[in-house]
Amino acid sequence: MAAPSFSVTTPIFYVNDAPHIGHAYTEVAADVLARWNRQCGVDTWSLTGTDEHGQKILRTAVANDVTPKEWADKLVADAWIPLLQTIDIANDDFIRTTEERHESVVQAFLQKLYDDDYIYFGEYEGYYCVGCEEYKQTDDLAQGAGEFEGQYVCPIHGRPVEVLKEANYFFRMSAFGDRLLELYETQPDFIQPDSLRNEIVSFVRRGLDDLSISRQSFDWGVRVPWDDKHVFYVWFDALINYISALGWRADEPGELFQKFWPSNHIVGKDIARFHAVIWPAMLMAAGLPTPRRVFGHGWLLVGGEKMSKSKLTGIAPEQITDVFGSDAFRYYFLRAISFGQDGSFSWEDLAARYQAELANGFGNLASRVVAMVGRYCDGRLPAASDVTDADARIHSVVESAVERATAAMDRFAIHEAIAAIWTVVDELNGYLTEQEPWKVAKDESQTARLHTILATAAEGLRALSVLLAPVMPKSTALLWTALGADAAIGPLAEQRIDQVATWGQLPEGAEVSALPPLFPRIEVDQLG
RNA sequence: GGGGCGGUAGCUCAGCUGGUUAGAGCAGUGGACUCAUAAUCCAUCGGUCACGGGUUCAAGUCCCGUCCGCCCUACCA
Repeated sequence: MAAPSFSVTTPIFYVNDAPHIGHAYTEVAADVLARWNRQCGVDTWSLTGTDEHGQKILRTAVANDVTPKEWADKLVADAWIPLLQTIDIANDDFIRTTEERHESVVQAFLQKLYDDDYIYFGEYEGYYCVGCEEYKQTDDLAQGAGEFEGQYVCPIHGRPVEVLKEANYFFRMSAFGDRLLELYETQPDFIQPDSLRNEIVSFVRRGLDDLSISRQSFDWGVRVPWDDKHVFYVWFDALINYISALGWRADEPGELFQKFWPSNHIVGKDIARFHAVIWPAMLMAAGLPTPRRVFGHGWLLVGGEKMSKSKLTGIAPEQITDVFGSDAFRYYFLRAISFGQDGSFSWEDLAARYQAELANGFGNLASRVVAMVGRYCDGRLPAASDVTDADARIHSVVESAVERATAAMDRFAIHEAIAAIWTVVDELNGYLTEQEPWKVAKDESQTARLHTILATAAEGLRALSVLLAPVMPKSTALLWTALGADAAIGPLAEQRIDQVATWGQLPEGAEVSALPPLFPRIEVDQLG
C-alpha cells in the first residue's frame, strides 16, 4: 500500500487587482490543512498560484499602457507573492499560468481531448460580459439605465454586455452528466459542504450543455495547438494548473502526479461549479482520476454584505496583520467562522476575540506557566511525581482534544478542530486556579506537589504548541522555544500530532526561558 | 415561476432522527484569587426560538401559509 499522502490546492488567483481578506482566508484554510496533515506524518503537498490570462487582464494592461505579461509580473511580485508572506503561508509550489511548464501541459491535455473527439468546432452567439469572462443568458441581465439606456448590462459589473458571435471549439461536457452524477453518488464527500453538494447535483441533473472553450477575438491566452488562430478560454487554461504544477504529461504522468493526485480543492463557493462539474468532466475525458474533494467555503460578510472586489468593500490583509499579526489573522478567520458557511467579519469581533481568546486565554496561560517555572524552579522544568485526579484529568482532556480535532480536520471542519483544541486552554487555566501552585510554593514540604503541578501544566503547553502550530506557527514556535522543547526534543514543525498526547515528553531539567507576551494587548487607537 | 438556505439571549452562533425548567462564547453584573498580558476562576442577569395556523400526550425541532435576507435555476416574451 502506498504511503499516505495529502495534497491541497487553493484557486489560482486572478491577477487583475490586489488581494483582499477573502483571498487570504482561502489561502490560510488550505495552509492549515496542509500543515496539520504534515504534522500528522502524512506526505503533504500544497499548491497556490495565479491565473494570468484572459480578456479582462489584457484590457486592464492595455489601459495601463503595459503588456499583459508585464502587468501580471508586476501584480504577482508586488501583491500576490507578498500576500503569502503577510499571512505566513508555507506552500510547496506557486504556479503561474503564464509559465511554460503550465502552458505546455494545457496544450498537451487539450490536444489529447481533441484527438479523442471530446472537442469539436462550432458556432456560438450570445451576450458576453467581459468582467465575468462569460456568456450570459438574457434573464441573467438587467436593463441598462442612464448612459446605458436600451442596452443589456451585467448585474454584477453594471456595464453593458457585448454581443459576440464566435466560431469556437467546444468541449462535449454534455456527455458527462451521468458519470458526474455517479461520482457525486458514490463519493458523497466529493463536494462539501452538503448544501453546496445539493446545489451542484440538482444543477447537473437538469442536464449539461457543451462548453465553448476557445476564443479568437484576442490572443492573451494559451494557444490552441491545432489551430493557432484560437486561444483557450481562461477557465480551461486555469483549471489545468492543478495537474500542470504536479508535472503531469500525456505520455508520462510523473512522480509528483503519481504521488499527490488527486488533490483536495479548497475554493470559494462561487466557483465551486467550475471545480465540481467542469473540471472533473475534463479529467474524465482525459482518462484521469477526479479530484479527491472539492470544498466550497463561505463568503466573508462585511456589514452583512458579501465582500467583493467589484464593489470595493475589500479589506487588505495587511490592515489586519499590521495590528494583530499573522497568527491572529489565521486564528480569527478559522475559529470564528464555521468552515463552509458564510461568516461576518467586523473589527469589533476580531478585537474582542483577540483579547479574550488569544491574549487572555492562550497567551496569558503561557505567561503564567513559564513565569512560575522561572520563579519557583529557577527556570528548570521540574518532574511530576504522584499524579492526582486533577493532573490525570489534564492528560485526558488533551487526549480527547487530539482525537476530536483529528476527526474534525479529516472533515475539513477546521473551526471544530480549533474549538476542540481550545478545551485544553480553558482546562489548564482552571487547573492552575484550582491547584494554586503559588500557595503550594510557600510550603516547603509540598515541593513535590508544586513540581507535579508545573510539570503537568508545561506538558499541557507542549501539547498546545504542537496542536496549534498549524494555525499559529509563529507564536507556538516562541512558546516551544521558551519551554526548552526545541533543545530537548527538536523543532516544533517536526512534532507529530498523532503522538502529542503521549505524556511526559518534556524532560526534567529542560531550560525554560522567559517568554514575551505572545499576544500583546492592543490599544484601541491602533485599530484601523 | 421552481428549488434551496437562513431568520434562536445586546453580539456571533450551537441546538441530530420532536420529549423534562432552550444552550455556548463574548459583552453586562456580583464574588474569589494574585502565578500571569488589571490576566484567571466561580456565580449570575438576559430569549413570547421571525409571524399566523395545524398535527401531537408533547414542537425551536414536523406540516401549511405569511413576512424578511440570501443563494441556485427556468420559462414566457
